[in-house]
Order: sequence, then structure tokens, then C-alpha cells
Amino acid sequence: MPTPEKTSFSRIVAAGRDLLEAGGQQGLTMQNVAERVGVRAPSLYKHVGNRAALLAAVAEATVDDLVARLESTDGSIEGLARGYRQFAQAWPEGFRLMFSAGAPPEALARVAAPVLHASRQLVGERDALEAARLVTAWAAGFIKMELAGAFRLGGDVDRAFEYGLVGIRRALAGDH
Amino acid sequence: MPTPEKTSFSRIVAAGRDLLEAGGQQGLTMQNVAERVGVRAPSLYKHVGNRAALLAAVAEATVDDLVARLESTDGSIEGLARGYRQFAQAWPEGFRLMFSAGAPPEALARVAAPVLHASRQLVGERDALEAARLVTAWAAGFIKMELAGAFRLGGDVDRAFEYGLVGIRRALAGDH
DNA sequence: CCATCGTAGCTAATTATGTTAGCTATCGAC
DNA sequence: GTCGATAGCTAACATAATTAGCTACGATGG
Repeated sequence: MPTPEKTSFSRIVAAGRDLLEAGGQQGLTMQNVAERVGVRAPSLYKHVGNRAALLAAVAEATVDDLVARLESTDGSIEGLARGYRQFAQAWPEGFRLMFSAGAPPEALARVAAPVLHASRQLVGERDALEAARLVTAWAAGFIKMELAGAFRLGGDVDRAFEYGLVGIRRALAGDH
Repeated sequence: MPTPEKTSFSRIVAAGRDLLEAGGQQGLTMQNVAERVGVRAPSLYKHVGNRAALLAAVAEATVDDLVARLESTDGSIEGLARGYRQFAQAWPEGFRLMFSAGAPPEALARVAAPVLHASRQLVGERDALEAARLVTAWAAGFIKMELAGAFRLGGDVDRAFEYGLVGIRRALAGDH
């Protein structure tokens, strides 16, 4: 190595995640990241390519965490859905980024795997993909609406989530 | 009025919508909007406040169109969901904006109304709000994943949508 | 032990964009 | 016909991303 490295790719990504949660995508500027890791902004380009690549890396790191969170559940539809939601509440900006920014498709596939597995158990091989898409769409949609503040019309959001979960199970129950 | 107006709020919003669909949020710059309506960028501020306000106005106009589209359906869960999806495919960027940008909560409520009505018919007053949230979350989630290209793992997306629709109806059927 | 080479970081500069300040010209009201 | 309000304009500024080119340091090979 030349001049001793004052930072590294992984530190930069970590700083990016912090800033993202603290100030949204707007707060994640190259300047802010640089300041946080202790270099000047142009030096980041020795490690990162550009801001879009950094966002993608942040998204991918977030996916990794989400996958770990899902793997720590009991693998049931309910467990996965609740884990999904808890993760989104803990890392709301990262969760948003996963879908908006160019998260590598490969990464999204990793998130899908546990849901696909659970669906296969429930409805069999033939409809597993469609069932997984039903579950994932509902969970992702619910959570994003919750994060977007679209549930301001009163009612208990937790209750709505559990109600939906019961409905989703019923949707898949009488199937195969 | 002073100096004859060369543009107007509604023209600016219309230009914003065009640019949004053509080039995403990135393509919607004040410069581009100004050029399209035939003035210089700073003149836009005589009509619009700032870019965020313009995005909000574009979002609201999009909501208006969506509501009109939904009101032209038969009002069933299936009709609403398909209308929702068709609208999103016709105006993908506007659809995305509706949730991401600061769409006025009042506007989102207007979209919710037809779904709420259909849900009430199906499950009764007590659970109508929860049921509507189930339907809306699934549809919005499905469509956003479709737009995000999250369905690259093979399978027929249309079939998955119809499968989901059957499931959602079953979820609400055995309820009340 | 020294010469060399590759590279992380730096400063300076460029570009793009949003936004503000201040001027001007024109239209409607009196 | 004069006057006031204001849409649009040019010029300027702030912030951000990014590029160009330099520098210094440390690993490596003689």
C-alpha cells in the first residue's frame, strides 16, 4: 500500500448507512461521508466509484442485515413478516433504499429465498412463486405505506398488520 | 396582471409530469421545466415556491388522475386492483412519486376511499379499515415490486397478480 | 540501504443545479 | 395618462458531484 490508508471501503459504507438513517438520502452527501471517515471528498473516489455505487453498496449491506434478521426467525410466514417489519422500523431509510436505489437484483433474490421456502411448505411447489409474491408484496406494501405515513386515517396500525397476516394465511390455506 | 403571463402553474405542473415520465425525478429539473414552458428557470419561482412544492403538485395531479381511473371501474376489489395496476404501468414515475415525495396526506385519503368502500361491502363496517389496508398494501406492494424489476426470477407476472387477487378475495371472504 | 513505483490523499477547478437579489417592462385600475 | 403591482429577466451565490494533476509515503527489489 502507498500512503497509509486513512479509511476503507467498508468504513465508507458504514458511514453512509449512518448518514442515511440520520438524514435520509439527502443527508448522504460525499462531503458528509468524507468528513465522517476523516478524508476529503475527492479521496472517496479512490474507494468507491461514485455516489450511485455507494448507494448501491449501502443497499446491499442493508440487504445482508435483513437476510440475517429473517434467518433468525422461525421461518413461518408470520415470523418472516414480523421480522421484515421490525427491520424496516429499525432501519427505515435503508429499507426504502433497498427498493428505490439500484439494489443488485441478486441481493433482492436473497431476501426472497426464505419467503419462497415458507411458501413452498404451505402451497406446494407449483404455486410457491406466486404465493411468495403475494406474501412479499403485501408485507413490503404495508411497511412502505406505514413508513410513508399513509396510515394517518386512524385505526391501530399494529392491529391492521396482524389482521393482514391472518388474511394472508387464509389466502394461502385453502389453496393447493 | 402585469407583464402578460407566458406560463402558468398548471402548465408548469403538466411540464413536470411529462419530464418526470420521460426522465424520472432526475430529469425533472427546474431548468428543464422552464425550457419546456418557455421561460427562464428563476421565473418559475413566481409560480411554484420551489422544486419540492412542484414535486408535491405533480404528485397531487397524479393522484387526481388515479382517483378518476379508479372511479371508472366497477368498484369491485378486482376491478380496483387492476385499474390501480394499469395506471401504474401507464404512469410509472408518477406512481412512484405518489408515495416517495410529500404527497399531501389528504390526497392519499382520496385514493383510499374507493377501496374502503369496496372493503366495507365485503367485510362490514367493523373491519373495513383493516381490510382496505390489506388490499391496498398488497396491490401497492405488488406494483412497486413490478416497477422496481423485482420480479426477474421468472414466472408469469400477470399470473402472479391474478393469483394474488384470488388470494386477497379469499382472505376477506371467510371473515366477518 | 537505497532507488523506484504504485497509489491514497490532497488542492484546485469544472459542471450542474437550486435558489435569491434586484431590475425592467407591461397591464389593469384610477 | 399615470401609477402600482408583478412576471420575467440577468447576474450572482451556494451546494454538490466529480475530474485533473500533484505529492508524499511505504512496500519492493536490487
